[in-house]
Amino acid sequence: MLDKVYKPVEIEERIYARWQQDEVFKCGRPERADAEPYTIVIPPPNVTGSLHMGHALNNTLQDVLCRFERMRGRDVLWQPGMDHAGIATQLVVTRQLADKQINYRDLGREKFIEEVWKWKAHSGGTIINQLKRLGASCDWSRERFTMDEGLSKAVLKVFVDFYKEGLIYKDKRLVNWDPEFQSAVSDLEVESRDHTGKYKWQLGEVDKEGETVDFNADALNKILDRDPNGHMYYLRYPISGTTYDPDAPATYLVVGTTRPETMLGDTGVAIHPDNEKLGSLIGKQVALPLCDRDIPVVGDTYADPEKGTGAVKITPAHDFNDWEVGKRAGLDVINIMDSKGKLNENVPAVYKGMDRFDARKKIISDLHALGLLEKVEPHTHAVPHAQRGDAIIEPWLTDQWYVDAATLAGPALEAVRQGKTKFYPEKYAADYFRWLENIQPWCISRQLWWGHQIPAWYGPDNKVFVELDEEAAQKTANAYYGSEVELRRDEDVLDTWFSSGLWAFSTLGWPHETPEMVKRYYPTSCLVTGFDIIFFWIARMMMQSLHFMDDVPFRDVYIHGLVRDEKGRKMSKTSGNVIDPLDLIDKYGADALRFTLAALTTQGGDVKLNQNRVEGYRNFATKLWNAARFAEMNECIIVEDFNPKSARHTVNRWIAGETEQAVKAVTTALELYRFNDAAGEVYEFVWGVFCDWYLELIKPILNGDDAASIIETRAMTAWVRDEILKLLHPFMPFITEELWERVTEHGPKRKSLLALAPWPTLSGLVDADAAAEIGWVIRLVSEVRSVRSEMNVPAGAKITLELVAASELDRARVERHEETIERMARLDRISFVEAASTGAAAIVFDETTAALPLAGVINMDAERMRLNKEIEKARAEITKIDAKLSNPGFMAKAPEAVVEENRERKTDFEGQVLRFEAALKRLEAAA
RNA sequence: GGGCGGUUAGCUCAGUUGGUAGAGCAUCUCGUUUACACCGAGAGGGUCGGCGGUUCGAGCCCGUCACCGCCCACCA
Repeated sequence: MLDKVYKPVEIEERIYARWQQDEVFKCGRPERADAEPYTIVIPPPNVTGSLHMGHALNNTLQDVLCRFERMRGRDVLWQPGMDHAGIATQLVVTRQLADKQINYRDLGREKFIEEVWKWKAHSGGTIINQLKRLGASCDWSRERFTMDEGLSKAVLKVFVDFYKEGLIYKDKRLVNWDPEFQSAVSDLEVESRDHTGKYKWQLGEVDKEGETVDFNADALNKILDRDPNGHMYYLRYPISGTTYDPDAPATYLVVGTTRPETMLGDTGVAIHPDNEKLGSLIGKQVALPLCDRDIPVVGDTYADPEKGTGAVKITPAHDFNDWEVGKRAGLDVINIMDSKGKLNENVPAVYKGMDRFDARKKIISDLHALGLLEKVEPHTHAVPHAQRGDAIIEPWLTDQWYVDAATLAGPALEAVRQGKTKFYPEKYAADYFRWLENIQPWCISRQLWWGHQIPAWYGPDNKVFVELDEEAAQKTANAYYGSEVELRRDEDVLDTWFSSGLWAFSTLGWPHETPEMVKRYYPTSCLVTGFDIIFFWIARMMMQSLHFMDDVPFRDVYIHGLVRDEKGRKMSKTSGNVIDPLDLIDKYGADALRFTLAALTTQGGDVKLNQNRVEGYRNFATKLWNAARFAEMNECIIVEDFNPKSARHTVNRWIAGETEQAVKAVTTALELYRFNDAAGEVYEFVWGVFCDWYLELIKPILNGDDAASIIETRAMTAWVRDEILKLLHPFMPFITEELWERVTEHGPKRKSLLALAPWPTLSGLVDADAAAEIGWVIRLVSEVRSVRSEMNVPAGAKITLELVAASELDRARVERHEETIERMARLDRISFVEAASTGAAAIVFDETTAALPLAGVINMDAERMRLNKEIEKARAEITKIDAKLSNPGFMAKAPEAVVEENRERKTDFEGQVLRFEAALKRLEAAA
């Protein structure tokens, strides 16, 4: 006998162990050798990670799909694994070492990497266990890691092949440099943040007393200490060959900058060729203050005459736009910083070694001392920050490896345009297009230790040899130089996304092992992920996969939203609004959490997680549990080969049809990735149809003495319950599996695992007559209940229902369901009358008129008000319909079906009004 | 600056080709009916952001405005 309440914690662990033991999640099960494969690769979580709500959502949706397709008979491979997450992981381990007073750089590369592996072995599996608690049905026997030997081989091969095809190259250009990590990062890893300053000062500004307001270096320093950004500084560059005179504007040129320290690297000033005011300066030279050199004034359309002063200082080595201008104008490039963001030897000695922001202060103050600082103004502008680590990014000139992304983007764009890969929701394809159409070379080298080291070796003259391994490189190099030479390996590692971009096929064993795996499970069926990694991951997978596999990595891409808190805020540690999915699992069970996430997942929408929603679905699980308990108590045992079509009792024919409709609705919704619809359909069917009506409707049958009906109803109840368990399994795998097994205990032997049971496919069960009849019974019961409640009839009071001038049909219906109606509406009997008793409360619906004689109970005034309200409501509807039907335009242009529908509704409401009015008249007569 | 999305019941949100506005939670009333109080029955609650247009008919289509959110670009 089932307990009254479902207790998830006691059951989930045991059920999961069973699934694993029985290898339910394994792909390529022998009995499915001929089945169509269905593949999903998990978006590999970082090894550093622990399960957060985003993972819970992401993996719930994948699991729903995988379980659904597995039940539909597909050979499902849900490929799990983890990502080595270069920067994130290196950071974690570096910090751990720092806690032990160890500087990772002192440790050396090899030792450090050993430490990372140790750490990975120790705690890297945390998230995997957490995914299991969620119920994820991954094929864990195939778990992969991006740094595994096999996957690493794939990475090397891709790099080498790309290189040999000219799609990877080394280049010296500006990159986004993170001075804290001392590594390059890609454009995508840079996040702009607005900074707004407060300081304002102007040279020569005079106060009321007519004295010059002093430059307040202290105030400026204070502000700069808090936030070195957010100001625009206007600097005067004296024109060469003149003597600077603060009062003679012809002797200087004013440039504005938010980064004064870069002026030490200026190699020119740009002015728009058509600039009327300043154009004459083009071709002249200005004396760069603080530095002993002259720089040219060049004409370039980049300098917008309307912006700033119209003249732009050009620092090609420290600004992406300036880099381009410098290239066009042939300006020198002076790199003034080292990898830590400190000024290097290319600046005057007094600044050398200073941090970039300290230098900014000193330069401002020095320029002021020379009278060359014209003004400082607060200026809101975006400052690039490293997404990880928060450092302010410095555009810096270095040698890095690049992927020719523009070339690879072509096929990736084409594949989506041709529908070979489809986005759900479709709108995300637009983001994908926009980004790929404007794609820049992808900087893939990182100056880190943790990751795939670039397979490039340098000869004595720095000639590069790219090969799969050192041996091959050595061989090539020896041949090239004609003698044995010493090679030096490139120290850099690859961007993490370079390896995750191969995930869809590297996990299958490409290129070396098991080509049959690749052939069978590639392309994958669907990728489920968040919009935040469309560029990072989806686009790169498309580019890399198409190039090497000659086919798209996935047919469908399902993009889900972000999980936010109930107020719509992003969950973050700093806001303290993070909800730990494991806490929710502990409290409500994995099934409740999963169902909540699925039910809240609308196409394109974020998921605002409200705890009481989870509680509600926990209650739903209990409801299901108790429905099964009811079935158990009533000996509703599975009858083998039970055919729902054979049902004779109306209630049973009705529920069979309802079941078919629910099955179809859920199936369709899942096929369209409409998770909320699927969850909503099954919820409504289980609670609103099966529990609220069917189980109540059959109680009199089960307690009656018609043996044939009892047998049929028990079998039907067991059958519907099982269909429900199947429908619900993708969403709530634990409770459904548990019930399935418990139910089997009492029934005939059958395949014990619901996880492998066939998904229902039903047809031909919808019986219009049964639906009409039970619909009528439900309406009758509902109407009686409603009137009882409104008339304040005590729940315990059994009253009589009078059916007024009942039709043959209604009489027959009452006869068939009398006991049920009486029970559900709490009636002592139902009588057929020609006219309602005096002082009875009227019930009117469809063609039926009924009455509840409530003499003595009924409040005449209340009943009068109720009837008048009903009449008013019906009349309002009639007025609305009349307006339509009397509108010539409507009559002429609306489809006949719509017109007819309105006519019918009007007749219906008119009948209601007449009957309510009659009831009102009787009431008045009785008074 | 460019683009995308949102604005529907107190709250969180559905609403699939234009044709009777929905759910969950919350609220109120009633209930110890033998599956379930993590329950049952009933009820109240919306000028679908504003304005204009198309249409016989608009929550839905078009234009416009307001507010909110996100993405991209932007360091003179």
